[in-house]
Amino acid sequence: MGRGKIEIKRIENSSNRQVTYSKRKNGILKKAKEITVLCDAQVSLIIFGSSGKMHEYISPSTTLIDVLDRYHKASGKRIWDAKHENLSNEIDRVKKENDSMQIELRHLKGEDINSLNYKELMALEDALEKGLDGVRDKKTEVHSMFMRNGKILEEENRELNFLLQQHLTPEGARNMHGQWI
Amino acid sequence: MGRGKIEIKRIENSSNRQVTYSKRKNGILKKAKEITVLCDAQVSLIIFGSSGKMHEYISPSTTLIDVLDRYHKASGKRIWDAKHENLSNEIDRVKKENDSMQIELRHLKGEDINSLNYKELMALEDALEKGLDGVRDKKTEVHSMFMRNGKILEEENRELNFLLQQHLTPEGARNMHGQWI
DNA sequence: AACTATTGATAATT
DNA sequence: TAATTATCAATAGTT
Repeated sequence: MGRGKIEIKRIENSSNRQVTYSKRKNGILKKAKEITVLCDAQVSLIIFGSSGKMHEYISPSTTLIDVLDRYHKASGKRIWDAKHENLSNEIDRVKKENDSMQIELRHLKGEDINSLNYKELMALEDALEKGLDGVRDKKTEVHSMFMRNGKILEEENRELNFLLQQHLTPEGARNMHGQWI
Repeated sequence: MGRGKIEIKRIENSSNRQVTYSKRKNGILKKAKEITVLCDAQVSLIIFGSSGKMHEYISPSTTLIDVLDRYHKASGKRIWDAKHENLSNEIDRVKKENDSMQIELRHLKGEDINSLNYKELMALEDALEKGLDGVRDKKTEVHSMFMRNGKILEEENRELNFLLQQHLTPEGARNMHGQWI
């Protein structure tokens, strides 16, 4: 339905894709509303475009929660339990990640290193030396940048002083006096 | 789009309504699949006809739970109960903690330090020096402990040699010969 | 359920 | 980006 037939495959041109998304999204939302009215249907429609923006339609005679409850009853798929399990798993995963980072951090700060063997201590020392080298290099860089800026400021200062001296010749001084005080 | 224009209002004839429902339901499902493929969209579509039969389409790149999570985040509307929300909040909290540790770790390794100012670099240097001192102390400690153990072993060795020498007196040697060979 | 006349949706164009 | 329009797709009424 358009100026030409199209294959149903991902539209590679991102701007065309966005335009088509917008048109078809409106089309589906309209269809959802129509079937709701025409046929007494209850529809829950949630769409995320690749931009991440969400669009939704829920038939006015119901709610999303109600649809999900009915979904549960009709499909047997447990949404709430599954959600709970997912969350628990993710918490476990993230907390483990957290713990190991915590330990690594403490080690790098020289804490809790009693349990480390000589080889591990050497590796840690290497890592710290490398980090220290990097930080000292950057520090030097920042410092010299600062000094350079300082030099530039000094030069500007000298120049301004020079200009000021010029203005402070007797006639210049009188002129400025009249303007500024 | 049919033999005649229709008003969008409830179809009173129940059998016509059922037929139209079936046709349009297929149409919407098709459209949902198409926008998913064409536009990289993620769609969750659940339809209940007046007979109560359910039909659904979830884009294969996602899950209903994922869509509902994103729905929750995008709309702010509560879907999950308070218990789930607590878990979600904890995940967010732990993830944030994770991120900041990640950053700290990278900094200690001398990575991503371009954005730091001189004062921060000095603090980082201090922390690294402190850590390095700790690690080196511990390394020395472990090393000397190893040496001490070595000494102890040496002493034990000497003692064993001494005992062995005793056994290697002629009578002892003969005795051992009989026992060990 | 299959068929088609017709409307509706939309791809390409402006 | 939004409007237009030629064309294709969906479907209402029919068989």
